[in-house]
Amino acid sequence: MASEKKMDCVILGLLSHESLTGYEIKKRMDTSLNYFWGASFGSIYPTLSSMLDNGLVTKSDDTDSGRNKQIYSITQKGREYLLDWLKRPVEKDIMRYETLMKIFFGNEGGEEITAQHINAFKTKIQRELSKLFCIEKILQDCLNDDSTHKYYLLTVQFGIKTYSAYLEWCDDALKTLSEK
Amino acid sequence: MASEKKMDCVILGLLSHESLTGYEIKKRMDTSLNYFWGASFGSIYPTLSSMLDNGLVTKSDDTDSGRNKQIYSITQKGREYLLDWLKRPVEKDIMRYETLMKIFFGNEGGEEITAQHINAFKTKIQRELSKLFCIEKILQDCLNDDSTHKYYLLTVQFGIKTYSAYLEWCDDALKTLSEK
DNA sequence: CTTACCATGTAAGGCGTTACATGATTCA
DNA sequence: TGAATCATGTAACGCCTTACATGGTAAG
Repeated sequence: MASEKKMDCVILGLLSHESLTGYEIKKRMDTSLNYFWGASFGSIYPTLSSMLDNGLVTKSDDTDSGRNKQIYSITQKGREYLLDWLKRPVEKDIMRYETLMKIFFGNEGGEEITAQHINAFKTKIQRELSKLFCIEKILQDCLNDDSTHKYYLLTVQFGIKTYSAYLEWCDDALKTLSEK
Repeated sequence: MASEKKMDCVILGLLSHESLTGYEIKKRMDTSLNYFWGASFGSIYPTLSSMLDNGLVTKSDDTDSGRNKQIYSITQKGREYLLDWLKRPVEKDIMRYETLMKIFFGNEGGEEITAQHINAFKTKIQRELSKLFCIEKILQDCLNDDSTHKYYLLTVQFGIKTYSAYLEWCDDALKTLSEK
């Protein structure tokens, strides 16, 4: 019943659209996927190796660039594996917000500390939100260039909706906090 | 730089309000904290043991109940440890939404599969949201009984705000999906 | 010429889950 | 009397991060 490792699936998902190096996969994780998924090199490279062994991807050396790049591409088997995962229902969505934990236990620290955490959260979210608005604009402009863009846009809009809600909550919460 | 384990802090936070058994701690995690944190028995009991060794909690046997309960209480040292953590800035808030990943890669599976995931998500969130509304009502009614309740209410309202935003997104997303 | 970025990988170890093991009590 | 819940714990193992280790290239 081994809680299936999702790393394979994220990587295959990225490769389903274009061939990439491990380094590029990491970059995608840190940008496009960053607010709902993440991964380190220490998990990306070993996963790529094992997927190569299992025939889910192929590897080709890129010597052109002068750099020693390993470019990975998805195979037919990999595409089937990905589709199979896509069809299955979601196992779990996880949220681990340390911020909320600090607020939940805020009574121990008091109002001021709690307000500081809310303000720090607000600042962080505002920054993220403006990034998302930029991405939304870019995606909307090239929506018809590629059928994947519609799906990317959906997740960006999810981020915009939720981050906007977070900001509303921050203001309400600061008000509630200061009330007697 | 050991990415500080938060399990201690959650447990200490719960114990800062009332003495509890490991089993009761698990229940709190599954109800009050469940939408922004989680833990299994396999992590709760060992953490309690190590905190006992470190003098952050004390243990007392409850023989009254007929059951063999181990009731844990926070110590002064534990309270200081908790406060110290509360004062420090948040390290990271993590979101790992498999649902969003399936949607991000939705182009590979197609519209119908994606719509199914959105609908399943919507149903789950609706259920969670109505639970949160109940809790909100209860907390509002006994807001002045205990100073901790204000903080609990803040997190519940966070949940309500974000889940409501999720639902709005679901409807928008289903519309966007079906559009050409 | 040196800083930032590109690029790949390994090793150790932390954290936490799942599954296993056990048994008492409550309630229908 | 059997199912659900209360109650505690361990063992194995999976997953992923951090830190380490190495070296090339682009740009200022």
